[in-house]
Amino acid sequence: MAARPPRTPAADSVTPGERHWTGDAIREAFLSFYAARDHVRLPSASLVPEDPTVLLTIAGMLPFKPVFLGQAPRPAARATTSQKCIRTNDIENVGRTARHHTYFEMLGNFSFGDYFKAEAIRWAWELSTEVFGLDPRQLVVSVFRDDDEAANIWREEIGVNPKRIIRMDEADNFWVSGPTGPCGPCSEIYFDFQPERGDEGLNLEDDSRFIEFYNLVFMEFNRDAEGNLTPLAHRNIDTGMGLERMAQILQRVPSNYETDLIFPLIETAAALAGITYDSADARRRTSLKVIGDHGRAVTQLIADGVSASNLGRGYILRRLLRRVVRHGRLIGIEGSFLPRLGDAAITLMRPAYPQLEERRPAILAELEREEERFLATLERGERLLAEVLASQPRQITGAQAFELYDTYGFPLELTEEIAEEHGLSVDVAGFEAAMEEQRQRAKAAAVSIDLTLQGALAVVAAELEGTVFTGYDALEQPACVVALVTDGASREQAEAGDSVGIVLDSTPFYGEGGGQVGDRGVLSGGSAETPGDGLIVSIEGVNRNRSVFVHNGRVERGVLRLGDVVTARVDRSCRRRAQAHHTATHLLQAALKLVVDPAIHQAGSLVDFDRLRFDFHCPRAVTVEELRRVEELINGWISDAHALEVREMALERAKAAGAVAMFGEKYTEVVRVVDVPGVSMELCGGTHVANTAEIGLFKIVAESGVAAGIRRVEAVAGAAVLPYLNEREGVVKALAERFKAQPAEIVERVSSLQEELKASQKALAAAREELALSRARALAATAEAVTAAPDEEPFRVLVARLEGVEGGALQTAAQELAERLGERAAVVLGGLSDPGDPGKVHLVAAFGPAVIGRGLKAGAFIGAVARMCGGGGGGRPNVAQAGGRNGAALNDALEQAREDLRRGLNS
RNA sequence: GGGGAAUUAGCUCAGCUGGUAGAGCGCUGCGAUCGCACCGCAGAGGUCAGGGGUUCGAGUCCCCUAUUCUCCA
Repeated sequence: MAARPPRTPAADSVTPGERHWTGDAIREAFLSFYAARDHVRLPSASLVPEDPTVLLTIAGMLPFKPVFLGQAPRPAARATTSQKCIRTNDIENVGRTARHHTYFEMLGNFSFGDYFKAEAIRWAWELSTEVFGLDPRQLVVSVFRDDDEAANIWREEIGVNPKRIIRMDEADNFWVSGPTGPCGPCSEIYFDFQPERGDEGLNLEDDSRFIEFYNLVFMEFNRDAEGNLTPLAHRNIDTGMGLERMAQILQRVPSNYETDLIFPLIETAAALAGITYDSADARRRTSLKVIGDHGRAVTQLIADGVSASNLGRGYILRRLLRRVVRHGRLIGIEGSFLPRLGDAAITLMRPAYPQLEERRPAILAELEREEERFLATLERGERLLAEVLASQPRQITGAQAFELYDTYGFPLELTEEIAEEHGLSVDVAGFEAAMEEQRQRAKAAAVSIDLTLQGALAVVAAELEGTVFTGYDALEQPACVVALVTDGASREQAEAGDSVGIVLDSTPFYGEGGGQVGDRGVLSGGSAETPGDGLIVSIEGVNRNRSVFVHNGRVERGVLRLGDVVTARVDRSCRRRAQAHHTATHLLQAALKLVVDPAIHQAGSLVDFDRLRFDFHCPRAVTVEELRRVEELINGWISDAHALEVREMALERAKAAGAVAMFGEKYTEVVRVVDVPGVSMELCGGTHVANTAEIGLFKIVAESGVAAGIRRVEAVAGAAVLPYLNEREGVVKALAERFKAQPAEIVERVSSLQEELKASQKALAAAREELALSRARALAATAEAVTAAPDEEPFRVLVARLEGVEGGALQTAAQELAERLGERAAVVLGGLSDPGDPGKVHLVAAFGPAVIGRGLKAGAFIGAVARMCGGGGGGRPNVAQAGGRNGAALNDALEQAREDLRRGLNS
């Protein structure tokens, strides 16, 4: 990018020939600095965290949180990472300040019970001053108020000027992971853009002068529920250096946005809008910055397998995408541009994140799809707003603006903009009030669930060693009972009839995971050599709690005690069926990639005993023809009898070999690779057949959509195919019998029956109406003349029964009669719609204009008649319908109606 | 997790406070034209998402379910 003048007079400290630091170079320098100090260099974890209670990776240490909390083994004594992070809590500030981002990278070095304050401080200083070449006179450090130890190290060992060591309170320099748990003081390093202002009264909050770029957390205490601090047995170091901030400092630009980590995206967006960043006004600059920031965020989110949706992280992605589109419009970009922005983002970040390149087609497709969707939303909103404006209101109310926003996703700013074009204002205060109300509602509903609740099993599991799993090779083996849980509490023994959770030291039972269900089987007393007391425990399923396998079972006979040695035996037939489905799932993924789209990847999977379910990212439905080809391909592979090769290898090697990994899944360094040579290679911990021939047959049962952009294929394989076919055959047989047809003829028979039915229904309706009309015409002659005065033209009153006519036809008849009889006609028809059922009375009245002029209204009139038949009704003054339940009263009611008409018309 | 909205002809949508389901585009046929586009006339096409309820009567009101959209967390 072009060199930009620094905002501050720091330029005088630049020495000629000084190294130019690109963002990539800064990252590399950090990681290799710590790698040279025995840190294991780990790749950035996914933005989608393993912890299901956390929406996104919001900090560099998040992937290590379970390690710090003692819930997971440490990956190494020391580690260093560059972690991608997403934060959206103060999204409104993005682009308005120099440093707020939704997407950023956190460089970090970590010590898990290894080195502590002295090394952390020394290395941080060395890295900052010697590697990055920052002038010590331009650095300021902060320490926690009570942390004399850290202050001493800075002063004595490093030699920092005491005036440039600032003590801070808990709010700024004491780190906690939650109300309880590990915590400790921090120490931060700040860069001073204006060292010439001296050392007196330094205010680190002044971010026009200072920027914090390195935070060192010294985790040394555990805080209990009462707030007491006790020293930790293993003290940890957790640090974070904001990559964008360091780039801002080293590249001497006024904000993070002008570093080479983001600026190329801003330039891309500006070019698309036909403007330049330098000449843009403040509002457009802000929009450009938002696009630059969000462009990185959305690209990385999609690459990590997030797809836009209306909940959870999918919703965060959607919101970011829509903000990009909106700001694009604000700076004058017309038409679709997200794919081009995404393309630039991939190219920009590709050097550090090669997987972006692999996912390029999927990322661009998602961007395009989502942009299109948002444009449709905007169009709909504009239409609705136009309707509101058409009523020429004095202003747009808060409720109206909120409805547009809340229900139809139409942004407030756009409502304001369009209203302004019509010379109207929007009640923003009312809008905010409605929004606040909605927030309160959501909050009130949220407290009802308690995320901190942990079951007894989780507590037990946390204290145990991991279970050794032997089930890849063995289906039966002796094992020792190391824990028992019934009714949520740890027990010494369980008796016949008890439902119990059992942990064994080792087990052949597969624990539910990776989509595959847990094994079923039996634990029996004793071993082959020493038969027990007839103990039998049936196992219905096995869950995994971290690496501890919990067998859920029921004691059928005997007594199960802690410490017992039992024989654990997996149900072979169930296991075989699960294995067939699991291998078939791998074949399915491979086949879908070949037939439908190479970009297809898994979004979820279920491997059960009687079926398999595979969810995958795919923007459209898979066609029937494609499904047929997928089936053929898979059955071909099955009959080719491929022998599976399962081996363990280093993650990097597996990836290099082309093994399919799940996005967002975190893998250990050594992974298990399931290889169907030439067909499919996946990282997988599940159990599989030894040879594809064992699967026997594969049959797709259903294809459907689960969510926008996600499709689901359900299938059966192996032994599970037979029951499926039998069930289907049963249906066909029953149909064949009922239709007295050969199975192959059923479809034709049904459709011809349908046509016949439709035709005869139509004919019947037409005939009925025709009949009703002709009977009605015959009735016309029976109309009675009612005269009010001798010299006046008489009214024509017709009251009659007309049976077997549906409401609609009856009304047609009455209207036609009324028309024939002229504008002085009053027609009332009534009858049973079904002559055999006195419970369904239909009544119709049709009055000519002159009758209405006499104050008689068909609606009210027919209502009164219907009430005599136990019903009610109404309609318009000229024509009305009614009904009742009491057919026996119909004649009297009609007679009454005739009387009423006479009286009403001759007065 | 909690709100709001939508679902009507192949497509885009009307359908006001319950009273025989409509429009535009598309489709088919006929007319007009040397032929096409345009145009004129006629026609086909709907268990109003599914289920339950209220009512004499429900596309319309109420409840449940499904799908989609959307906001909040």
